[in-house]
Amino acid sequence: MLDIRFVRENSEKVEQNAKNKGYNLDVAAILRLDDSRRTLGQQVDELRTRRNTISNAMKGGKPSDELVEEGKQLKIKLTEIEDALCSAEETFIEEFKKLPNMALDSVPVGTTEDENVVIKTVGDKPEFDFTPKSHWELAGARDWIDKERAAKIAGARFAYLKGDLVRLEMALWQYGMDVLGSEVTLQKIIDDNGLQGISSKPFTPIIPPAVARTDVFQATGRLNKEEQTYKIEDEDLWLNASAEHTMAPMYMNEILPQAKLPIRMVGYTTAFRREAGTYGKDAEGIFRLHQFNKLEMESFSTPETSLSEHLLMVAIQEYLMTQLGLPFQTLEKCTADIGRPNAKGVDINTWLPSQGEYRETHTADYITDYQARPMKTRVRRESGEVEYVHTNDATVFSERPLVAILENFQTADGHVIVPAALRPYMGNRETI
RNA sequence: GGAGAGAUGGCCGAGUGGUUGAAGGCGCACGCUUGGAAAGCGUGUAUGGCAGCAAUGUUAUCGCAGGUUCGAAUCCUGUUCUCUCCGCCA
Repeated sequence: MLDIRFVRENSEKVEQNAKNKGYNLDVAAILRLDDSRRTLGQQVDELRTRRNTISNAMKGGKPSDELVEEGKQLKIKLTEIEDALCSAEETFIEEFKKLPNMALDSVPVGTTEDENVVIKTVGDKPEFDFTPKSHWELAGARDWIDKERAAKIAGARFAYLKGDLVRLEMALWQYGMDVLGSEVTLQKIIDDNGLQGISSKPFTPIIPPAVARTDVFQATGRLNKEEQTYKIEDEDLWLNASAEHTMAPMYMNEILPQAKLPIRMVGYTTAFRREAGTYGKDAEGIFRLHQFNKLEMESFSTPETSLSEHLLMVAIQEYLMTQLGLPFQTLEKCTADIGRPNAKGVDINTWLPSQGEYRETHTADYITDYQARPMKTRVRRESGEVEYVHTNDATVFSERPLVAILENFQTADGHVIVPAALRPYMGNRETI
């Protein structure tokens, strides 16, 4: 959610920003809803003041008939206006929540993801002296992926991962946790990326719940019943589609002391996505499944450090991919692609030989206070003032980098060279 | 899953219908006292909305939602969570 006061004072900017993100919203209409709810609120306050006055006047016992009678009349009127206020509030919030977060001025304006801007290209695309296989051909030959039997059990877009592919995946989690848990490595990443001054506090490993209640999920702004989120029948619970969804609301309704910030977490969870509307797309292999595992960064910070926090997350992603030796591009996402809660967003796309293009493997979200406001996660500054924290999240690894490793590091005989960074977690094997 | 008990401010804890946003204590902040400290004393110490430049005023909040009442932290209903016992179980 935006700050209503900001919207009142910047209605044109807000409307233009929404337009840039692809939303057609009538901000003036939303402000009229705001006005009517405020007017009703003031009326309710006045009636309640009178009610309290009457109530206090009768405190000593022996209630007078006249006052009781006035109280009765007051109650009828109050109920009526309170009901009106309640529905005005509901209508307002529903519309108000549609307003997307303000994009930073530096975010390129665009209407589709094709207008995302490549800001960095790292690593060389592999050259093969044989015909490279797609990851599903390769994995099929090695019996690493079984989607046929998974379909029998759970339907399309599920998979059994098997054998060394599972080992490789586990290595990825271990490696990611080790990097994010090392203050020395973080300091090096900070120094190498000109982020000096930012904290080198390590990320705390987290295994969060994989489900969240409706109201919690809504507060994070991530509940998307139409396309993405699975509901658990007979329960007020939804399956998370990322560890972020259950880490972000961790400090809901809390005021954190400034000294605790930044709070950095690296969460591991299985993610579930309905992927409605993507039928036919990426149907082969494990690039797009209903269920996959993921390691995710999340941080809570003060407003003045949150942008550095975001840049650190991107730098960490680039470090990890560079260490693995995968060719990738870093993209500054345009207004159409960053999403409603974001003020800025970065994707990392990794080269997939089978597709002949860079495909999204990572994303990093800079959300400012847009998520913290509905979650009521605040910070008490050293000065004593209370304000909303800023939240950031970013992918460490999903299963997609496995796809990239398989395709980029395959050998002519159908094996895969294990990236040196992962070998310590693979019994020092050089190939699988 | 069954039975019982409970949920009050940063913490402990009083409060079963009427100046209770909430006693008392702890903690914290400032001041006094002191050579300095401790102790002692005094003052202050929640969050959101609305109005206001501000001081401030007003309103809401005693797990959450609804109800009864002129008036609810207090009564009723539902719900969530915690604890104890039983059952089951990785």
